Amino acid sequence: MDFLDKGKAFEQSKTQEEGKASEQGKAVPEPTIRRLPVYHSFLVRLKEKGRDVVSCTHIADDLKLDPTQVRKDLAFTGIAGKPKVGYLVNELMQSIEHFLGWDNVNDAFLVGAGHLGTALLGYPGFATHGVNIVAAFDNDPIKIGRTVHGKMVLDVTKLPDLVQRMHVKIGIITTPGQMAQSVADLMTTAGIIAIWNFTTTRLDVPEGVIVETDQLFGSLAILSSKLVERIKSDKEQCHGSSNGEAGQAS
Amino acid sequence: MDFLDKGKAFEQSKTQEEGKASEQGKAVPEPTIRRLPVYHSFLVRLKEKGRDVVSCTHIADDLKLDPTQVRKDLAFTGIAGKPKVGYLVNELMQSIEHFLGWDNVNDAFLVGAGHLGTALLGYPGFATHGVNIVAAFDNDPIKIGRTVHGKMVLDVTKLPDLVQRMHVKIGIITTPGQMAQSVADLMTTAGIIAIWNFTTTRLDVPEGVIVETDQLFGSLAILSSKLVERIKSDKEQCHGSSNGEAGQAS
DNA sequence: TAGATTGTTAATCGATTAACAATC
DNA sequence: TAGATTGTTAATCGATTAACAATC
Repeated sequence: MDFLDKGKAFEQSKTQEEGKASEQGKAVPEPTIRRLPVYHSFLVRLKEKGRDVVSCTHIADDLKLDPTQVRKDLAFTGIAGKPKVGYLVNELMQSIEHFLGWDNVNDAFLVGAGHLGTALLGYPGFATHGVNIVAAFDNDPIKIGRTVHGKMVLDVTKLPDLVQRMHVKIGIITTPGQMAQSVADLMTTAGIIAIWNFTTTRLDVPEGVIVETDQLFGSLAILSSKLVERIKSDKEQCHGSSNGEAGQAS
Repeated sequence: MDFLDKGKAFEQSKTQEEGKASEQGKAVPEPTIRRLPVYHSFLVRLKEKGRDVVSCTHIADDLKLDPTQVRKDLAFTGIAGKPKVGYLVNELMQSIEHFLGWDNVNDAFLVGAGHLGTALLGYPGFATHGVNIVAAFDNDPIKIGRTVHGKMVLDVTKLPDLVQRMHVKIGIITTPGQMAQSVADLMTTAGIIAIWNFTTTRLDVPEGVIVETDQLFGSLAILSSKLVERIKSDKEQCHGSSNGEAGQAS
């Protein structure tokens, strides 16, 4: 058990020079950042259809959001619209891409060439979203030396040296959860400053290192809790009149 | 202590199983639902270490959360702790599993046997999280008939019939985005009532159908926007190393 | 112009955090 | 008991939504 006094120590990191996130000194809300890719993908589809102007009303209508919320979200990226007209689709896309750093692609190393790692290595479109996975690493001799979707799988012990030589800044962890912390240690020691974590393990990293954990099971939890509610209310309706009609699947 | 309080306490203990929150009309906040799997996976690790009792303070400490928040979150699942002691690890795990419906596994069909679909088909642990993928579907003749991680890949045109015959309730979409809507239509027409969507397309579904879209790029957006901030502030430190006060003009 | 839309300020709503009473 | 912890109510904080002025 570690009873660190870190609990209070993390308050100090608040005063860190956040830079003026947008024009004003306010931090951009996380919900806003999560919605930006949704707008972006909508804009991509819109562009494919040949549209070159779009209004917040239109976006909000299609995505079932509040128009004011869309307007505020977009404003955080620094874009300026034209009253009566809206936004230029191209300009808006670029504004989002720039805000998220997607126009300045960073190389990334992936550790854990299992099912999920393989899927990410073959996922098209990361390059247009700021991340370019250049190589994979594993500790399984069977996997090492193989190529997955055109990318080499290397011995994980070679990671630190390569991180330093190639100045790689992003690490992706798709190992089993038990190894996640030691992989994170290896990465941060070598100089990785941003970790995209696909395990359920909470990672302890040095101050300043960015960790984002993709919550696959969080998404599943929303789905299944809604399903529980739905099934429960279906049963309640059923109970009212007739009994034993529906097959009781254990 | 007057006897009115006792009466109240008695009334509450009777409806414990159903959970007072859901029964009394209060919706469980989505952030709470997303945190439940995090608690659950922490409890799994705790159990492996042989612990059988845990307090909110302990959980909050380890996951860097507020103890009160943890206590409230757990209360939504209907669990009751013991003052001075905490919660029984097993009981708490089961309480979360039950709330999320993970103890009542539902069969699911997956459409789109590409990289991501393949990864999900091979993902261990879905069965302990309420979802059992029983078969995959695709429209690519090369993929149809093959077996992926022990699961058959069938022609997508056979989906409606099988959904009806097997009473499958959950559909998972891992196709390219362009096909997502038509796959969703196929699913809902056949009787699927919950869709786990891994594309960036917003799905239109009949009322009552549950849709949960996993936001992979939302997670990436958080990571990359933080990285942009970090790199920006690193550069600022480098450039104007001996800059005076708040002379920053814009 | 008239009307649709942006941009901003104010009000509302909900989640988080704090305070404190109850409990064993 | 004393003290740690639960459970609940109140206060705070932040995001969403509403209202409205500015704009072309």
